[in-house]
Amino acid sequence: MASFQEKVFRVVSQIPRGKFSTYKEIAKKAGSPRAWRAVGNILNKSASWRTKIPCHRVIKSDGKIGGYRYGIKKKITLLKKEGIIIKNGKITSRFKK
DNA sequence: AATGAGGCCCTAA
DNA sequence: ATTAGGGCCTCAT
Repeated sequence: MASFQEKVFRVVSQIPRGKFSTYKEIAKKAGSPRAWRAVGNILNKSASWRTKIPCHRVIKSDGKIGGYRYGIKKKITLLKKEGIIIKNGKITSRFKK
C-alpha cells in the first residue's frame, strides 16, 4: 500500500455528503500538492473498478465541475441531489479566489 | 475577464 | 526503461 492512489481514495471517501473538494486539495492531502493531475487520472481509471468513492464530489479549483467518467451531466445531477447548487456547469460557492 | 500555451505528478502499456 | 495520456493548474498576453 502506501500508494498515492490509496491516499487519494481515503481523502475522497472522507468528503461528507453535500460537500465537495477540489483536485488540488485532494492531491495536497494525499501528500503531493502538485499531483492533482495524477488524482484525476487515478480517479478516472480507478473509479471504473472502485466506484465506491464519491469521485463526483471532486471538482476543479475554478468552481467548474471538470469531468466525469460516467458523464459530466450525471455528475452535475448527483451534486445537485446532494444539495450543491450548480449553475451552467459551474458550482456556486463562496470559496472563490 | 478570457484565451493560449506550458509544465508538474502518477499510472498503465 | 521509456512513451503517452489524463477528469488539471498556473502564468502570460
